[in-house]
Amino acid sequence: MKPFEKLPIEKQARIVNASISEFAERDYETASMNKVVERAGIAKGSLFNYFKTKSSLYFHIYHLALGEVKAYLRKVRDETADLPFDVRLAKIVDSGVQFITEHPRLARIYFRLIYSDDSPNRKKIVDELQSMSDEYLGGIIQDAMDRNELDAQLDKSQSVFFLDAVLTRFLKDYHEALELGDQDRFDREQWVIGITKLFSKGLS
Amino acid sequence: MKPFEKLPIEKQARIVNASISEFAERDYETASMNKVVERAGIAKGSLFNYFKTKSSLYFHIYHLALGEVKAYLRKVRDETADLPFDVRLAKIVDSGVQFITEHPRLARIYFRLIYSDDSPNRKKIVDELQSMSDEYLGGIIQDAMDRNELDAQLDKSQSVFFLDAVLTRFLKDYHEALELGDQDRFDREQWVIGITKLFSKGLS
DNA sequence: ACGTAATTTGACCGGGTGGTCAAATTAAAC
DNA sequence: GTTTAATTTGACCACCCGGTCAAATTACGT
Repeated sequence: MKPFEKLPIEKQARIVNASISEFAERDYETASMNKVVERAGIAKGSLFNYFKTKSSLYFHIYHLALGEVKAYLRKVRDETADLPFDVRLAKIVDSGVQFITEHPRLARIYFRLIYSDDSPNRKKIVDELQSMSDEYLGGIIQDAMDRNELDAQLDKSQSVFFLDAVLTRFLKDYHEALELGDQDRFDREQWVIGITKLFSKGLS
Repeated sequence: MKPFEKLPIEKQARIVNASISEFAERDYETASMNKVVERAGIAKGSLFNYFKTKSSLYFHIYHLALGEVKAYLRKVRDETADLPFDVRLAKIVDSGVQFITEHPRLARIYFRLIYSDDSPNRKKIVDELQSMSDEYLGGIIQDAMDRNELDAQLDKSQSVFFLDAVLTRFLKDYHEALELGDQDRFDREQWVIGITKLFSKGLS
């Protein structure tokens, strides 16, 4: 049993919480183990006893974040399995907005990972996320094609790309606005309508 | 006259080149003035004589990059002013690909600036880039609406957002593939067709 | 050729980094 | 209660950072 897991839950939580804050506020290289220790109220030696290196602590936090994201995605996919494409799309956007609202720090870590390049093992992780997204959005597009809601001749991987590009960018901007307390400029409904319309009918 | 401008062009070029490489390879916080000095083959004191601070050197480089980007964008806009929407879109993509191919390091600095948050004055710069993009893509969409190539009832700012999201994401992925020597997996023509089709007809 | 001003240099500064480890503290075993 | 094992601690290490500045070098006016 790893030393960290033997700790009382309350202490584990304090450390995880401190780490999330630190990795959310600064990028990987700039995030400081000294500051984590300070935030968590433990000694430096202890932290390095629980996690041998900075990058192993980062992975612990990253996997927590990824687990949360996956849970959200799975939930919305399963709950909407029988609904039409546009409704599913809307629910996915809603789910993303909800995740960001409830876990802004995890969202920050997630976006940082995707968009920056200083996280350790970045390429491996991004590939992993990419194939996750391919499978997830690909499945939803396939469902829609099977139901003749989308053109059966579609280039599926390209469609996934477009969907991913628009959804991710929307959520990133929403998240950024949230951090500035400016999220009111996003009329959620208006955006959901716009996004579904773009993918169903284009701009013409 | 600023000291840096008095330098022989060759020396200026060496310093600029070293700085571009350093800021392309590492993000702002991690980029090292010591390494710039080393790459450029000058003494540390000299560099700080030319640029009082790290951030002022960064701005010098950033403005160079931005100037190049703007020149490319202006060129393609003016050259395609009379062409239909889909052709313009294709040319813009081409131009972006060309820029990335010819200036991969500047492209890296540009993407880093957009997607990371440790550059000094990041918010101001991103706002500036945002309104540049709004004006640029907004103009192109407006032209297309005036010619009845796009729906006159379109929410323009939303359409700009979608266009920007897809184009930027495509170019970012292309750039990343280029750095891995993997750009052959992008069939440029296939992507240009896919993108224009998405925006003209959607996925159905 | 000389004196002065401008430029260049790199040792040096305070501060922060990830990581270590002997010593102190706490928990467990008997 | 005593001994042993596990955990916690923070001073300490080597290294790197952005930035400074007195001294050395170069350039220039006369």
